[in-house]
Amino acid sequence: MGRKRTKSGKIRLAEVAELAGVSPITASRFFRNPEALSVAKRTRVESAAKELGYVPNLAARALASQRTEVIGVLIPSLTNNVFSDVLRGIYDASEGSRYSIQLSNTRYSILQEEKLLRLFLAQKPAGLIVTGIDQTAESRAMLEAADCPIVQIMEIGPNPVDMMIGFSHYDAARAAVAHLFAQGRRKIGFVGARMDPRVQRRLDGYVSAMKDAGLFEQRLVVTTATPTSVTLGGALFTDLLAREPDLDAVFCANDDLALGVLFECRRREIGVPEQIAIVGFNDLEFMASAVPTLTSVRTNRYEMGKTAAAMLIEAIEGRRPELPVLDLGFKVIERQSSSSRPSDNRPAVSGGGTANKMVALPSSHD
Amino acid sequence: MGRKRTKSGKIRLAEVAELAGVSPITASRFFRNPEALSVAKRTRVESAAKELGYVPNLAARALASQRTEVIGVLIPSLTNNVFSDVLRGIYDASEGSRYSIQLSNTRYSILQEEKLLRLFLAQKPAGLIVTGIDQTAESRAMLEAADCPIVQIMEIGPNPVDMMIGFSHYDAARAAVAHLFAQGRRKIGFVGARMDPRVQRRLDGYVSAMKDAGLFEQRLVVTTATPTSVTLGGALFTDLLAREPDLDAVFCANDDLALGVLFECRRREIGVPEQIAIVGFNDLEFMASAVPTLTSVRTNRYEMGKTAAAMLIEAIEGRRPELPVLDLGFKVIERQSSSSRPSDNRPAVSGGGTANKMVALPSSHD
DNA sequence: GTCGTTGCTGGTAGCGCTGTCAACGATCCT
DNA sequence: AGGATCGTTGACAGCGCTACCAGCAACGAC
Repeated sequence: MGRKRTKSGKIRLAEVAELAGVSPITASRFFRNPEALSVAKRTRVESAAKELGYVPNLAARALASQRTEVIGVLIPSLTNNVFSDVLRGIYDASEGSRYSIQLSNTRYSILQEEKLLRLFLAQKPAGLIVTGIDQTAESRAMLEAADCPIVQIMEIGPNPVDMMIGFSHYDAARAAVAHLFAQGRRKIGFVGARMDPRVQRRLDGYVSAMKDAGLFEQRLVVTTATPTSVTLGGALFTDLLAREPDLDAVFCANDDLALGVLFECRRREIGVPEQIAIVGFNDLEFMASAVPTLTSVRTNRYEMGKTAAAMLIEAIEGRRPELPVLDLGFKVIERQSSSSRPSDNRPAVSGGGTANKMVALPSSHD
Repeated sequence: MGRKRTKSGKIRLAEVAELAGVSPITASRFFRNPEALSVAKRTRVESAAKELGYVPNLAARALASQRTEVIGVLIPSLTNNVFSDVLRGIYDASEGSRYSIQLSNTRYSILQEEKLLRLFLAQKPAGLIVTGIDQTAESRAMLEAADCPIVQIMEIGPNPVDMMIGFSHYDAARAAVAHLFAQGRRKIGFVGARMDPRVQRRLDGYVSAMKDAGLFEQRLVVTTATPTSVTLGGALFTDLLAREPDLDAVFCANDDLALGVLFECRRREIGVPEQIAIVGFNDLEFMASAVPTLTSVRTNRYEMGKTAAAMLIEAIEGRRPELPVLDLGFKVIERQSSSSRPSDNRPAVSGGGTANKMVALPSSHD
């Protein structure tokens, strides 16, 4: 435990500097801004660091520089497949950068989000990624006062706190319903679970499209606050069918529900799409291999996460993006479950259905 | 920018101490070990901290105390549902504790794992959770030299580095095959993807069970290094069927593959379970609502993550668990897809199938 | 040739907190 | 009653790094 000069075998910046024959501060600069060093010293420090196996002490760095290299990420759920894709994108983009990801789960509670936000902000993160646009007033104020870049993900809307990347759930839902109209469906039910703000906006989109066509009826909508699941999809569909036996299509707020509806149809020997068409949301992998293959609205989740983190890192380093709001769009992927030609076997994804479209919308949907 | 004594409005421990009328070190102790303070000072510091809205500076704390309050978690995949359940458990257990989770993705590469481990260890984490028991020799050495508690999760095996929590994939696979034997199946195929060490051990279990029954044939095994997916399940099953048209059952290394096999059967109009029985692995939520419902091997993923983190935190705080190795077991959940009585509609989970069992095994499976 | 400019380097002084150890009063024991 | 013990408190000295600013050489402009 001889701790006077050499310390307990630990390699500090001072050791690297000594070996390289420079001052500690110069060695420090090598890691912070190598361009500022002369080439000679740069290589000397570099090889000294490598030789000693130097690893910087992040705590000391954070303390001295008064900022951390942590990107805080607030998402509402770890279970939801949708977020695991987004997260993967975020982690991929952060890899190789100096920033590390600090993840927290709001459990779909904006109060919990506010609490976590306060916690995060106190640690002076380098940047923040938050989900959605529905924060408490308090959260909103904290975000606006934060002196770090912030990206809101998952959806776009007016008044971004800083940057924003996502798509319009409202428009996506309208497009899904329009697709069903194009297939000649009229009595289109809506099945939704959890009813977080984004699902709510999908419902809003559905309602508006139905109203536009003069086909909206309240009893066509079945929702619950319960977390989503395949089983729940079957249960909600059962309810829906009891209310409206003449149903000819179901728009599901996500793919798990859609799969549940498909299984329930099979259980009841209801023909899909002959009797009932099914459209899901997110286009998870299994949708393309279900029997029949399931139509869904594709969203670019991985790309969203990756781009969000990349934008954030750029902004942290002072290179703000030209466009603070990015609309990643969506695409209705028409498959057998909603085809008007039931026996149609053409490739699902690239099928040129009339409703296939990739839109790039303005930030708000009015 | 007046930074001489009061600093830029920041609340430091010194401010709290001053307001409370104690020395900074006493205030510090309040957060570290409140029991050591007299009740009077404790309440004084507490109210002072609350009044000022004091938030400790973690960087300073880490620097001064030479340790962090970070739990490092190394998992091989963020996409896999299995890990999202485990992660949820880990995050749930860490919530409310002083520890924060630092997650890294090894992408199923033990070299990447080694690299990340080195990175983590350099930051002196409070504890570490690593996936599986197959580390490089170098990683193993680092783990053993680490001066923090470590939990290996997902499976159990001999020679734990420190603590270990999981179950025997080998035994679980044997149980699944035994269940199929009990249903009168003989030509049982194996379908596996990714073939990480745990899937490999499931294969080993399958092979040994088949050999024990004198039924093993190499052509019954179809595997690929490709990441798993529902679609892949269908494709691998197609291969399997081409090699062995008389197949009467398929044991899938995971549930996604099983779902793919189910869809493929439907596509080919193969009766499940009349012609072919299907058994999956993990018992994801959708297995119970598929048509027919799908038999699977239930694993306690959420509990595994939660217990792992809880054990780790206990160990960090000096309370080592009585048993360093915890076997969470598994359970074959018999459902319609593997029933010998195809039209059987009894509840899937609690069905008293002969192969239903919850085992608690010794740490290794020899 | 002198002056200012630029580019690079180093010294000083903390960042906010906690480990160590000494000091203090109160309680306990003989 | 005196000393030992315990529980509680505070002073001091950094933890390893970087912000700030000064210094110095090399260079170009006049």
